[in-house]
Amino acid sequence: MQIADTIQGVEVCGLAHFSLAETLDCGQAFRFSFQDGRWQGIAQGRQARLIQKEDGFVLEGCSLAEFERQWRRYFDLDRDYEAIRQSFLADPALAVCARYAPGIRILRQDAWETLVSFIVSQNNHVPRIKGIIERICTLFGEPVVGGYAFPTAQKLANLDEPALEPLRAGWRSGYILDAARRVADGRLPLDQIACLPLKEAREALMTVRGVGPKVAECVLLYGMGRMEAFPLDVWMKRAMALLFPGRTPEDFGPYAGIAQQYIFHYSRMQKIG
DNA sequence: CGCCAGGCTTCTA
DNA sequence: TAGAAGCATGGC
Repeated sequence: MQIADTIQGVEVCGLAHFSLAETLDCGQAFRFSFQDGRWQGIAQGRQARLIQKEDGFVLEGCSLAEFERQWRRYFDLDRDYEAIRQSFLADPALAVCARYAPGIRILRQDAWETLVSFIVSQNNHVPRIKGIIERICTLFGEPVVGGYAFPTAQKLANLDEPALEPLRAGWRSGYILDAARRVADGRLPLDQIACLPLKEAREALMTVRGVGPKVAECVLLYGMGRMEAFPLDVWMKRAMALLFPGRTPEDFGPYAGIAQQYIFHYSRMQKIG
């Protein structure tokens, strides 16, 4: 991987496979969109404008310092995805999925934002999930260049259900408030939970109302960098039954979560089941 | 215009 | 302890 500080911004190249489209639109993040030839979105209070290149991407208008401070970790650039992907090719069924969208990466998103996002995701369509999350930001987040940051837990913890009514989030509003209050008052220390053994971390997250096994697993994988986490939603359950009968998440090893993302994306695009 | 959505809680046997 | 209903809302 090479990193260059250019007039345009920071250019990252030399990546074996890296796809903004596959990474930003594979169901792990909800605040990025593609318009005018570039991906843009806001993460950790900063706007990113990204252009796909042959073997990497450009972060437009980004300084090297900001890249190092934030985006290098966000895009998980120091992990050797190609080596991990190659190891998946030994399994014929997994190879099909890993070859389908080889440019997928797991983003290392903010744990709090991920928690709320996947609470919102339950029994919901992606377009509506995106809409609710955007309303959370525009109504309660701080304005930043290019839009609004995701609001802090403290900010939401001071609200009540009537105040959340404009979100049109349905019964999930109560769940969001419970999560916010637990994070704000220290009952749910996300940065500490991120370091716990997987089982204990799951149990801690599931103390939040509306957080079950699936949402907890998504927070661990997308918001806590726990690559061994393996979310099982309806698509994954169908795919597992069909493509990997008898296999358990543990069978996929320490990077099971990355395998999961290949399988999930493949099964959604192919509409398995 | 119904159907159903990257589920979870609650209720029932 | 397993299985199903109910849940608020709105894309499609």
